[in-house]
Amino acid sequence: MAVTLREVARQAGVSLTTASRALAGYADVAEETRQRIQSVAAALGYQPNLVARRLQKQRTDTLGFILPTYGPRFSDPFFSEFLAGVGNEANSHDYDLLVSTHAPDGEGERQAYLRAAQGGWVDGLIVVRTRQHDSRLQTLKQHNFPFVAFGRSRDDLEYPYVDEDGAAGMRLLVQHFIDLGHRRIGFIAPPAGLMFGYYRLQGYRQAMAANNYPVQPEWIVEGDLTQRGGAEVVERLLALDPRPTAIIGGNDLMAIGAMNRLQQHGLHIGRDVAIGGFDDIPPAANSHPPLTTLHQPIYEIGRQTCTMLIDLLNGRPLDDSHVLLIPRLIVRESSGSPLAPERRFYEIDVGQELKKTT
Amino acid sequence: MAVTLREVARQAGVSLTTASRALAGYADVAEETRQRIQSVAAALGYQPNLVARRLQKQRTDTLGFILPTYGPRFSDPFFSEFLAGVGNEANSHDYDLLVSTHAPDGEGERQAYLRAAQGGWVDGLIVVRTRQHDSRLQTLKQHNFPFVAFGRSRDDLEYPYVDEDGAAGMRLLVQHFIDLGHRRIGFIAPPAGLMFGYYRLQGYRQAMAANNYPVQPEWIVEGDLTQRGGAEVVERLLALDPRPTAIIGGNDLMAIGAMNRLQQHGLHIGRDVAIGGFDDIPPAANSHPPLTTLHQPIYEIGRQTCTMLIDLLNGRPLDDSHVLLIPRLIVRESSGSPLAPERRFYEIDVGQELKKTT
DNA sequence: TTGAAAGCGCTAACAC
DNA sequence: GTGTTAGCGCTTTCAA
Repeated sequence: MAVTLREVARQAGVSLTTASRALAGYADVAEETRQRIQSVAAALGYQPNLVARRLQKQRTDTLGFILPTYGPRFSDPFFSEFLAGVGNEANSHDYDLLVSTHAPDGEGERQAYLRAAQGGWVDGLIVVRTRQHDSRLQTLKQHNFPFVAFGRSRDDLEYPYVDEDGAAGMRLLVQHFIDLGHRRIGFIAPPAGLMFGYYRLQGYRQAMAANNYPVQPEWIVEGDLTQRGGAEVVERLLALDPRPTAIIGGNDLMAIGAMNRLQQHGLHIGRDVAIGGFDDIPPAANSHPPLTTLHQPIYEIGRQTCTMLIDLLNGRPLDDSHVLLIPRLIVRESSGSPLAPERRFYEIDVGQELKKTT
Repeated sequence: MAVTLREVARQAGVSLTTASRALAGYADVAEETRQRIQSVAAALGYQPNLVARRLQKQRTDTLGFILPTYGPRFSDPFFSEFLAGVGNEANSHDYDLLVSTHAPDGEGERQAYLRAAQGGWVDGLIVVRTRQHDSRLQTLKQHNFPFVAFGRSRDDLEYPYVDEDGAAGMRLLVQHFIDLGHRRIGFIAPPAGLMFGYYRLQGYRQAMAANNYPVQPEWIVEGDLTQRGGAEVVERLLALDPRPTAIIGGNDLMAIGAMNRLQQHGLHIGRDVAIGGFDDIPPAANSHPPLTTLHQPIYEIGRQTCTMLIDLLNGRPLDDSHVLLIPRLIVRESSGSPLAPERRFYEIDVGQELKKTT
């Protein structure tokens, strides 16, 4: 059994209270007494029992984070980086981080959040990968439990969040391709229902509309966010006639998967087809060819989300409870060069033809 | 404030004790009483306060896991997958998972482990990425705190672990390249000090020695496990004359980084140079070309590590406290075809020449 | 079958 | 300055 405060007090010849206050750094303990208590504590290797302390203080100094795991082969660089950001920030404020895993959606997930909220086990929660209608947010809000989300929601709920401006980011990327002469731009959308995918898809549509370029429904396919998924669904875009001259992945992982698959079909990325992604995960810079994408400072987002939650828990007013970060466009080789004039002409022709058939 | 057991008891018109026992499912409560208590609890949305329970029970039903974070741009697919395995397994046994982050090495890290162990906040710890001389293991062992590690150590310590047989795996890969006719095989080693890197490097040396192929010291360079790192240090191998005809990354990330960089130099992977990795992370199958590598079931390892720890905590004897998993060789395109005979001849020539100059 | 009481290890009013 | 006392919310002997 670990050494308790009572034992320290006994050996130092003081009361429990005095020992407690000495170690907590209160001013009303004689310097000499404090010295003695501290040295006894050190000698005994005393470590306060956090559970007891937390029961007494009615706060756990622990943040909760429920990782949405999508099955065994779960490996999203996004989460490890986000987690590192949250974890390091929590650390530096002396908060612990309790991580649970749970499959997204379903009643079980809601229960998990409820338990976390009501069990008194964590002071606040971090919610990630918000959905259009997110029962987690509703539940927490309803129980008035403190949380900060990474991501917005379409429900009419007021809550603090950090989010990327996915639509604005995507508009940058689409415009970039349009400026290079592309007009038939395919889009591998994240699963419907995920909020970030919604905004990214919206940005794509907005940019196309702003240029008066119609979007054919079949240019938009949906992937499961994984590299494998990107590779699979890009086949459907490849099969189109005429096929898109540029393809945007709703996240980098899918973009990279798509790129690899297209290469296996003998296409030259950047010349035969331009590719863009979203996230700027580390592999994006090192893929072959390097991927044009939108940079999202995930680590920073993790930190900021965590900071907001800690501020919230400590009753500090938030400077801004709705943080929206604009992703930065990173142009790399996968966008290729501008389409050659003659080819561009051809594109436009085809575009008009398409329009007619619509 | 959340509803307490006392409140449930009051409303059900029973004592605190009875309420507690009814909800805990003890047999010595009248069925009728139990019904009443349960319905009151449900109506009030009672959730037991876990902190109080844990203080009383002197166990937290929480596992600890300290993530070694190496700075902001931390994103190792390994960890998210391992974490998912651990988390899901913990979940299914009703354990929580407390995740901390800490930079590896240094006294601070040791203290973090000590605090976790002594603070009574977690029942046991999972230690990952063991080092040749690992103060974490020593500290925990010394304080007799339950833990299971993913990885062995060179210190003379008896503790339960799950580990890959990195040497055996690497021997498979090296032999594969040797069988294809390669003789000058470069190796991008993981940072010295990390146990898994030690075994992988050892396997490389063993396989070369078993074939009586000398290893030039400059064939071995050290990378930082990242894709970027792999790309950077492969330059040193590329600069060698004669340069290696095959290059093995100490992990997939570095192998992929190296592969991309070599391609940027105009080399054709598989023909001009063969590449192999280790881990079989998801991107490996989808890289361009797909990467020959050693499959390591990280999710399973996470689960198994977690199971072992839980067994340990519950006093169940471990079937086997030293689990060693043999990675499976996955041959993909990056290994290329066998070297053509004439080229192979040339290789051997050069090898002998090298030997002479040694 | 139920309840009273003790106590897990700690903190914090409140007295002295 | 220091000690006494009363909990935090729960589980668990032990009596009734």
